[in-house]
Amino acid sequence: MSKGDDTRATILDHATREAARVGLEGLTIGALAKDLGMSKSGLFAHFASKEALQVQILEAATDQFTDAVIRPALRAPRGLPRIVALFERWLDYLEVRRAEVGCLFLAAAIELDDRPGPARDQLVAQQRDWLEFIASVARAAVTEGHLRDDLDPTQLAHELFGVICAYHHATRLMRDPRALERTRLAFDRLLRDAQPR
Amino acid sequence: MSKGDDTRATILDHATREAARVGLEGLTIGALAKDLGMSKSGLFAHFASKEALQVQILEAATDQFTDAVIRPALRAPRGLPRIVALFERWLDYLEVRRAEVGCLFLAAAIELDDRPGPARDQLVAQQRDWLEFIASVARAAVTEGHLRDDLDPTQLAHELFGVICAYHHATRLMRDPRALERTRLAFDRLLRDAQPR
DNA sequence: GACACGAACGAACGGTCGTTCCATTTTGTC
DNA sequence: GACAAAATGGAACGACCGTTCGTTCGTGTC
Repeated sequence: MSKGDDTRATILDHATREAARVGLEGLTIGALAKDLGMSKSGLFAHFASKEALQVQILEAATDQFTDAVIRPALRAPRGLPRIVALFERWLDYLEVRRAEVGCLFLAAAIELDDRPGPARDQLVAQQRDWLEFIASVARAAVTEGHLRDDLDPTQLAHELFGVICAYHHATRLMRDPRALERTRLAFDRLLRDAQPR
Repeated sequence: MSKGDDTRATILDHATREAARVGLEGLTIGALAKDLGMSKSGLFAHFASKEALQVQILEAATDQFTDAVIRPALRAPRGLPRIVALFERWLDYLEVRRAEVGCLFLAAAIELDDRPGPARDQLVAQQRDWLEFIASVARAAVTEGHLRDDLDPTQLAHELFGVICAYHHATRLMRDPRALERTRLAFDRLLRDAQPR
């Protein structure tokens, strides 16, 4: 890895955190450069434009999410355990960022939902992949006989997403100390309704 | 209502829409003025600062939300019907804004969750009131015998919020044509689990 | 007709934005 | 150690930011 790639990675690492805090549009090259002790132009030279920077931030965040959530979840046994693992790692992922910043993907989802362009395309692709991954894990749980065989895996993914959104809102904006507890209750109810009766 | 109050109301009406699109921070006085065919300084004169404008936008949006969702829901009979009415009006509220912009409150929730100040305070108060209103409606439904008497109304409010968040994400970012259908399924499941068995 | 008033304007302020250009320093290769 | 390439810095660009200031316009009151 050359020196350039190295600094580029350092920039993106810091930028993913900052973007989660102030948004992809709220990011400024100048502030980023100051944080990292380099010049605006020196930092900018690593990216063709701010838009390209935003896309690369989303790519870097996707890699981080994969390492922190998807890969560990895949180490859990197929079926119900893997769903639980996925949920727990997802919560961990948010928890790590809770005190400092929010979730970049949720922030970007709001920011980009009516702003067409490569950044939006990148985010939509990532979110689609993620939701489909959840659904595929649920589908496997059906095959294993852990979940109802008339379950709609996509519906479960959709609702699980809502459970996480509510958690983010409760813990980040409302500072609700019972947010985690409520989220586990919602998840339990989701799984209970999905299990064979 | 004097001329000044009239213009101020016009500005806020337009600004609430714009803020839902580009965020409270993404708003600019200049763009707002151009949209309304007036000068920057003329528009700015109605507000002490941009921060004050943001607070007043949130106040105006709260009034709109009350008129569009809370008041109509209160016209439905106590208990289960009122919960359903509340949900339907909430969906309508989002649907009206779906094609054009997103939900200002969800956008602001992400934007302000780590930016202390009067705007954040205003939003937190509004969200707390709204969640407590949902909980109180659910509590009344318990009293009426429509819902399980061991139901936690606050938990129901929390989970209903998640259902709406998932809808917003699915319809706004993902452009999922089945978003509404999935949301009704999630709501049905929420109510089913809350009813006496 | 003189006056006061709120409302809106135009110009300008200092600052920051993303971006460009070019010189300089650092790195990697023979 | 020479030399090309890559990486970074410094200065500047035009555009726009929120905000301030003094002025002008229009309206209603005495």
